[in-house]
Amino acid sequence: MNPSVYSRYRTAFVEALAQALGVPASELESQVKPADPAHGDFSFPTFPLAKAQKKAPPAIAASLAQGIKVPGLEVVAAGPYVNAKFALMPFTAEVLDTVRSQGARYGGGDVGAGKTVVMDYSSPNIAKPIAFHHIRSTMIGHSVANLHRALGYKVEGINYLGDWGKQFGLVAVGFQEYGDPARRNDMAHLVEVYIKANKRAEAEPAFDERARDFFRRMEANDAEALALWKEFRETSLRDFARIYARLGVKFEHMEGESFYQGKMEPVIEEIARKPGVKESQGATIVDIPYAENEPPVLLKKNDGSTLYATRDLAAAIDRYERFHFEKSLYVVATDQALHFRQLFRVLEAMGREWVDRMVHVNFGRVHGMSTRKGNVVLLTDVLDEAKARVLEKVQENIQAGKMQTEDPEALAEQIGLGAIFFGDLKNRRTTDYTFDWDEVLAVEGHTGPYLQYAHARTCNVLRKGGGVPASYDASLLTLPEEQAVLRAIARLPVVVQEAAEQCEPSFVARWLLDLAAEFSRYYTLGNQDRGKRVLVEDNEPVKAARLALTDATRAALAAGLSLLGIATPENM
RNA sequence: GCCCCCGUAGCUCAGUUGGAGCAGAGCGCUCGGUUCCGAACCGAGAGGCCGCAGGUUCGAGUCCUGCCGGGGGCACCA
Repeated sequence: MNPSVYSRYRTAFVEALAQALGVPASELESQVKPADPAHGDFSFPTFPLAKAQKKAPPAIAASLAQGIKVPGLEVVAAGPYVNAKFALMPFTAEVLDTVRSQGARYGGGDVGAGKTVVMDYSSPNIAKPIAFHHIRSTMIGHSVANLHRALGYKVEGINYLGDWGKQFGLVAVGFQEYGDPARRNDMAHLVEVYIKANKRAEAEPAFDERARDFFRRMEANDAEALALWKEFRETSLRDFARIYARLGVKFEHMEGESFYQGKMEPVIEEIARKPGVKESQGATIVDIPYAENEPPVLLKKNDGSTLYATRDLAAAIDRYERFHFEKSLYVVATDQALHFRQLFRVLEAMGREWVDRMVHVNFGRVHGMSTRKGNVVLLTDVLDEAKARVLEKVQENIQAGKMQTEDPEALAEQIGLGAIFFGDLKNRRTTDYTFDWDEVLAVEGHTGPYLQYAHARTCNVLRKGGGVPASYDASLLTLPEEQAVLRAIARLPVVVQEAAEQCEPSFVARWLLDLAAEFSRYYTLGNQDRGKRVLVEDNEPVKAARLALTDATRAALAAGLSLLGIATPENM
């Protein structure tokens, strides 16, 4: 795939500057910045050259600008800066052609072709409810996976279920105490049991010991314990499947921690030969001598059973051997930063040089919720509430004759989920937030529905305008507002690449807001001035060009929303 | 005690390879825009010494140091 229109011009400008200055282009690559729109599209500050050339920056800029000619760019000096601006043509035609030919794939690329990225995301614990905060790992992971796929990577998404460990012992012994055998396949009941058992274990060491003992039996292949585990696990998975279907999230692999049962000994034996591994208070630990001020890593408890660090170690090695990944991403809350630092250090100590391909894609907490205290807000409840609130508005609009839909419920679901997904992805992933119903369910202002609405508007205009004519003259798109929309569209490929590199869906979210805002501004011009409408009367050539711009906006919005996992209804 | 993160408008947040978008957006508040491409929209206004104090630099919200304030993590949970 060719580089994007935007980056092609940028590269041409950088190379022209480099040639004029007689330096390698790589030296200037980071110096060329986006410009103030009033001045152009790219800017090059000449301050750093002042000392060497012993000239004032404005003088340098003036002489430099004179010697630079790049087809399709207008290069001018403005004070100490050399600015470059897209000429109306061929830029306008190139952007529209590119979007038109790539359609839903617009924004993607091929830098990941032939490469595999392994992703560990969502990863809920079985026999625990899917609470609202689980949306974070699930949707950030889903979006980061989409971003990588768009760039040609093969993504191996793994839902690393928490299906092994002491917490399962808690459910099991809790069920012996509080469980109703008739409801053994009822997820809600298992959750109640878990909450009770967890509370009791905190207050009563003997009860906690029973839970630990149950888990030890599981690791010892006790048939009875494993049968119960398997049954409860199936119940959880059935429950999870429903919610993933609703979220539109799929995984290449549903393999949990239990997958590594019986596969840890070789790893433990290998690392046992490394320095720092020893017995301490009955447990097996690795006390890495090269990690400063950090606690040792526990590989085995004093009763011989394993811990999650042991399983993560085995999993990391297994995943490399299976997939030979270019990157291995762990979309896990920032609380576990120490765990991953330790995990990576142990792998490094074991001589796995590929450890530098592993990244903890951390994210901030959702405050105001706690599984242990039992006052958890369930994800399905939030989704239901969002849908219910949106449905009212949908019904209103239908009655007012503003829109039509065959299935108001399905539409409300798409919009409600759009609001929630966007709310979770719009900010930098490391930002914490506090759960608040009104904030999570907000649908006005720059929210998910705002973007969906902008998209629906483009669809509506195209419908009324009869679609994009086979040919049009792009040079007729001379309004500043039209050019602003076009420039926003042109940036998507750059944004996608950056978002994938940094595992930041928020970059795409912010870009969507920019594009939707530019389009909305442009669209609203038509309220006052009929001559500025897309469907302008008595001027077929201009109308054709504007329909092409509207269609490109539609495609770009749809591409961006899809990357975030947000639906794109054509009517709302 | 040790380690990590954060402090930008009343609220929630962008601004993270230092460069004229670095002072912004949404919400809330005041005002205005629809007989006509759908107002889940658009425009205008009020509102911030970018936690504080130093430093580096031609240039700092952005980098460094200290202080203050908030959050998270730290051996048999994950």
